[in-house]
Amino acid sequence: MDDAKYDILKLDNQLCFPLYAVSKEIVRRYQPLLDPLDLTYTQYITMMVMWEKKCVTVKELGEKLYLDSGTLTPVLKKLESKGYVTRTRSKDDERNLMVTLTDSGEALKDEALEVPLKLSGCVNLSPDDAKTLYVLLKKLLTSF
Amino acid sequence: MDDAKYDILKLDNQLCFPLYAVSKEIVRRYQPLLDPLDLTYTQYITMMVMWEKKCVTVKELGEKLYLDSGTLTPVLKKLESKGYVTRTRSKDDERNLMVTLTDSGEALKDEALEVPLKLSGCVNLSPDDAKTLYVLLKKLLTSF
DNA sequence: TGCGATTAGATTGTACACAATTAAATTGAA
DNA sequence: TTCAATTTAATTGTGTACAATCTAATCGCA
Repeated sequence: MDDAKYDILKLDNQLCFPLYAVSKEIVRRYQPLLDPLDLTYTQYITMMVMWEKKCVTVKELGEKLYLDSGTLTPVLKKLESKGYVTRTRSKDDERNLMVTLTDSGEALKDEALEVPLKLSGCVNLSPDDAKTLYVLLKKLLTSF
Repeated sequence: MDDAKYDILKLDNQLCFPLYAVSKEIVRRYQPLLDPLDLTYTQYITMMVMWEKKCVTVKELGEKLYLDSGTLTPVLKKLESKGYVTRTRSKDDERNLMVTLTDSGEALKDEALEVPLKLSGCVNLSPDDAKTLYVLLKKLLTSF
């Protein structure tokens, strides 16, 4: 009798743990690809939104990235110091901080093109499996 | 012509981003369940290994948790200060730090039993989908 | 109109996470 | 045997994450 009731506490029986471990591992694999762009992973996903939107508030960024101002403020100050974005208060509503892509930030987009291509080499999943994984994760994400 | 070549840089087309976002969100949902145990998520998964193994080296912990000593050393010192584990050098090989579960740490196991049960209420996936997700993540994890 | 409630972002404090380096113990081949 | 290479943790430095709190701006209703 080896107390099977504790089985639910085994690392191997958790769904969240592989999620957490895989996520960290992939972020870790992004880093060498991002080094030439002088970006961390968090800065990179922030730039992805900027490349699409050109100009957004911190609130909008937070909603897209699932990050709060406590995380974004230092990230955006860093991106500003690198010259990739500017931070200015909105004239309409001084509470809103407008984050705007600079020319230098826009130029980075071309260099970034090879990042997803190179990364896919690090993820050993068939296209079908990748698709299934993507759909399940999206389903979870939108359920929050 | 809207430069479809940049589509691979859209947040919505990334596999890694939902992985990263879902992982963070679930860890965030663990926290209120772990507060009564005075554990963070990282401390919790560390305790999961301890509950199974009773005594392990930092190296073994790192391999199971995909964490290095830079992360584990402070976590283990914290768990030691809470009285859940002890840290002693191995007699055989002084390089190895033996992390050992205390009675107090063992006692915590019973309190922890309800954590996975309560958490499953936060994850809106059918058993089939959860199983599929688990298998895919495990496949990825073992491919690293 | 005035003021309490709300909102957006910044700040503070705690806790990871990881690369790079350091230090001590052990190993192993000349 | 000895000492260079390896191994294990700890340390240092940077960068997130997030809860809680704070501040300033705006909103909305009595």
